[in-house]
Order: sequence, then structure tokens, then C-alpha cells
Amino acid sequence: MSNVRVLCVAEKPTIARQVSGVLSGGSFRTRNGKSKYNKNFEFTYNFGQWGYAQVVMTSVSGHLLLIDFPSNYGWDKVTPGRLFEAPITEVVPNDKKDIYNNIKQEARFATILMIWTDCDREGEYIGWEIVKAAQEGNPRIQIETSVFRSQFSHLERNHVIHAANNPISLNMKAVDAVACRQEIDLRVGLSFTRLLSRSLGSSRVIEPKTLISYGTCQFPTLGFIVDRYKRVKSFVPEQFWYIKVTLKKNDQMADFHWTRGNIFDRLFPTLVYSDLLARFPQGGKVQMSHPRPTSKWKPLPLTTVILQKDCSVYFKMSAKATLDAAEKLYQSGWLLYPRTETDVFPDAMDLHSLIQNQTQSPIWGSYALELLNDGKFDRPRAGKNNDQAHPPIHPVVFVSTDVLRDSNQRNVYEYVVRRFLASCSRDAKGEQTKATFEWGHEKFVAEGVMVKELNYLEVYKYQKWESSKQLPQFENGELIKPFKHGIFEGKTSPPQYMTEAELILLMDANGIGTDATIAEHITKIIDRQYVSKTKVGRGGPEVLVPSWLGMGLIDGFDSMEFDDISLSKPFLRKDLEVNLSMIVSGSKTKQDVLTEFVTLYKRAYATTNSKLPLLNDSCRRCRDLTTTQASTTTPAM
DNA sequence: GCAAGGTC
Repeated sequence: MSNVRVLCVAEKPTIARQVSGVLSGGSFRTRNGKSKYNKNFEFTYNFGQWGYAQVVMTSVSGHLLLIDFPSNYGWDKVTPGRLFEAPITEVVPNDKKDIYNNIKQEARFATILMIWTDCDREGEYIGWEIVKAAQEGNPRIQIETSVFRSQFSHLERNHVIHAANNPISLNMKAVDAVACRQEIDLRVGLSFTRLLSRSLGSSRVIEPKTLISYGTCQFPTLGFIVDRYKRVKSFVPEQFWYIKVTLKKNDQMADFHWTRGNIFDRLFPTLVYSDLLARFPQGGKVQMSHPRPTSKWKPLPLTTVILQKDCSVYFKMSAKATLDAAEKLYQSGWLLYPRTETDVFPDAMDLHSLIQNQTQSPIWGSYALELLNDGKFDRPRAGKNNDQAHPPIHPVVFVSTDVLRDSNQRNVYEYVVRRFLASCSRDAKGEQTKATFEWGHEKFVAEGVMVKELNYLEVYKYQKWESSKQLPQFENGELIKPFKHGIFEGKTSPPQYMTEAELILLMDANGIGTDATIAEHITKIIDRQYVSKTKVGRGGPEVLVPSWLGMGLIDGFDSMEFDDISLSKPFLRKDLEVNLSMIVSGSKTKQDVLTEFVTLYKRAYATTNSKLPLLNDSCRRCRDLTTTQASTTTPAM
């Protein structure tokens, strides 16, 4: 036995246990350490480059360290603007002390430290935090010589073994990028939060000491909701006109739509229509296309954001409730890790055995069986996103829905299973027929769809695809006089208030928050009473509407004139993300980006500080407007 | 009392 001792550290306990299982061939010893949840697993493993080694595999639970300002930079000790230059300290939070000490202790006799955190930017930084904890226990651990990083994106056996045998070094550029984000978020968040709370409190717009927080993610999120709210409120319907004809054959009718669509000027369709009646009273010719195959695509492999969006739409669950339920299912071992951006299954993944597990279900078991035995299996579509850390969300083992007592968990589990089976199924197939009616120089079209094979829709009950009314059997080139015709008018309809499902997609598309935090940002701005959830009408969807405070804050910021930036819109945060990627790729340094963004926010802070009366007035105005409205009329919603 | 990011 060589005397190489390898300390492996994963980002969370479940990964440590599973990797230990693979590398030890199932025979590892579990030893309690200083932390209740983060066990230490011991075994031997032949790493190739170091030969047989004694291994201790343990874990952290996310970040180990937190950055903060020194205590003499507290709330009432300095003006908030000084936080842009204040020194920053690193602390081990109380609830992480045990984990930190466990790493320190276990590192004492290690010759090699191997990092097994998720392969994403934050994982790289957590790796660096682990290195610092380990070095405190054992100064011989050096980043250049004795720290290695394994690369893995899922826990399939060969993949894990390959990761163990081919480690690389920690990516310090990714570490820099995260350090940069942390520092900017801290300086900006805390300085603006203190400034806003103090200003609105002391001017009595709000109860003094009320917390008015600003965050680089909170405010763009609020901005989306306010923006939509204003568009609904300022919406003016517009009238439009269109021509519609109905053809009849063998007692079957079909509506044909004008290819020019809706016209916002009444004169034009009136002229066209009277021209048709005057010059082509005999009608026009119908052309019928051959039936063309069409399909409705099965869903992509499941990401966190889509899970949250769909559970919001199908079960009216909040993003937070969905993530909580998925987290519990994951901890119970029923579901795979619920936070992922990946919508493509790795090639090596054994989808068949995952489907096999579901054949036990009395509800969808027979469908799963058909997929396996009747050759109905079809490889899942590949999406474009891969976070290199986790595969798409999917069921790990079968659990009867009676065992899941919590209805949220039941819904989420069933949804994930059906989605998974659907993604392993064929697309739904149908036939589309198109008919064109040429009346004078105008064209009208009608479409008919016939569903032939439901395929994935048999198990994915959340979507529907039904055959439309069939078109009559017109002869090609047949001359027909419209059975009914006329000019119709309509009105454009207003946009709807923001639903949580839409907000999640907007945040995701704009790089506001991550799969793990989007739900938290939404609950945070609800907690802060910037927005609230309301129902539209009876039985209508639940929507997010801004409070007077939320409106006032966004209006206030929008009325200050910053040079070229906005504190209420997503662009700055997105720009930061772009710059962080540049740190990772090496085209900018951490210092470049820090200087650029701290300068920018500092200038915005100075502007805000000098124009605080605008913000106070804006909030006061929104407050007084709602209170007078509420006392004289019924509330708007 | 304060951010956003991990995760239990």
C-alpha cells in the first residue's frame, strides 16, 4: 500500500456518497465527522498516476465562506457610499463552521486534495473555498502541486472513473469571475439598500426602519412586473376590420380567413369588399392541397426553469413551492438533482433502465412498457443548453404516488415522470390539409388538421392536440359562390398582468438570477412588499402586480437621469454576466471588470444620492394615489 | 436590518 492519501471533497453529501460507491466498488466505510450531514467515506482506489491510495471522500453544502464588511462599516457607522471602497473580509458563517472544521481536520494528513464540486463557475469557487479550509489544516497542500479537480457532469460509473483518473487543475479564472460577482453584488446591494431605507424612512414616505432593499437581481425582476403593469394600464384598444367568407359543400361549412389579416383602417377592406361583390358575384376558385404530414414535437428534456414554469401553469404552484417539493423528492432519492440548466441527456445515460423502473406504476407503467417492448422508444431531443454540471431532471426510481403524501410532491413527481417518458417517445403525428379560395384578387385560406398518432401525448396529459373540424371535400379549381361573407370588426385586446410563469422565463432569458435563485428573488420582492400576488377575476390566473412602493421605486429610478444605464432594467446585470464570461475566457481580468463596474455603480449611486427627492416624491405620489383611490372607489383589482 | 450565490 502506498502512502498517498487523497482527500476528495464534493459540493453536497449525496454526490460524495455516490462517487464513493463507484470508486470503491460499493465497499466504503462511513465515518462521522464534525458535521452531522457531511459524512466522511473511506476506501482505497487506484488512481493510476498515484497508484493505490487511501481515500477520504467528504463534502460541503454549497459555499463555505461569505464576504462581508468589517464591523466598523456597520449600518449607522459610515455613509453608505463608502461601501464602494471599504475593505472586504471573508468569514465562515456559523452554520458552516462544522463543515469547515471537518475539511480542516481531514486535510491534516492528506497528500492530495481532489475537488469534486459541480463543474460550473460557482463550483470552481467553492473548490477554492475548500482549498483555503484544507490549507488551514495542512499548509503542505499547495494549489500548484497537490490540488486537483475532477471533471464530471453526471454519475454514471465509467464517467466517474474517468473523472477520477484524469483530473485537471482548478480554474482560477472562473474563481476570479465569481469573486468579482460577489464583490460587486455586495458593494452595490448594501450601499443602495442603506441609502434607500434611510432616505424613504427619514422623509416619512415609509415607516422609519423599514427595509427597502436594492439588489442587482431584485430590481430588474421588479422592473419586469412594473413594466407589464403599466402597459396593461395604459393600453388603448384599437379597432380593426377584416373580411371573412364561409364556403359550404355537401352541407359541410368551412370558414376562410383573409390573407391580409386585420386592417386598422376601415376604408380599405370596405373598398375591397364592395369591389368583390360588384365584380365577382359569381364567387371564386378553390384549391385544395394534398394532406401533408405534420407533427407536434415532444418536449425537451427538463430544466429547472421549465419545471417551475410548468408547475406554475398546471398546478398553480409558486416557483419556490416547486423547487422545495423537487428538493424533497431529491433528498428522498426519487428524483435527480433538481437544479439544472441542461436540456440534453448525456450519450452514456442508460435511459432504458430508467424507463424500466417506471413500468411498475399502475398509472403509467403500461405506457413505459410499450416504450420498451413495442419499439416505441425514441431518443430524446437535444436542447442547446448544458451547464456541464447536471443532466436534465428525471426520475431515478419509481415511487407510488400514495407514498408521496404531500400533494405538491405528488404533482411534481408525476409531472417529472410523464415529462421524462414523453421525451423518450415519438412526436405526435398528424396530417394537415390547406384550402385556398381565390376571390377576385383576394386570397382566403382554411386549414384542417387530422391527428393520426398521439404517441407522447398519451402520457403527457398536460398538452392537448385535437383534430380540427375537417374541411369539406372541394374539387380542385372548383368555382364556388361564398355561402356567407362580410366585413367584421374586432378590437385589439390588452396584455395581461404578469404571471409567475412568464416572469420566470423573462428572468431566465435576461440572465437575472440562476436556476437555483430565480424563485428566491420573486419571493423576496413579495416579502419586501414591492409586489403582491392577486387573482384576476374569479378562477382566473394568479398574477403579480406592483404595490405603490414597487411602482414608486421603479418610477423614481426611471425619472433620474443616469448616463446610459438603468437601475431598474436587466441590461446592466446581463452586461455583468458577459464580462464575467470574459474573465473566464481570459480576455479581461477580474480587476478590469471590478474597476469598470464599481465605477459605474458608484456614479449611479452619486446620481441617486443627489436626486433622492425625486425618489421620495415618486413613492409618496404612488402611495397617496392608491390610498385616495382605495378610499373613494373600489381597488383597481 | 442589508446582495447573490451555493445547499440541508
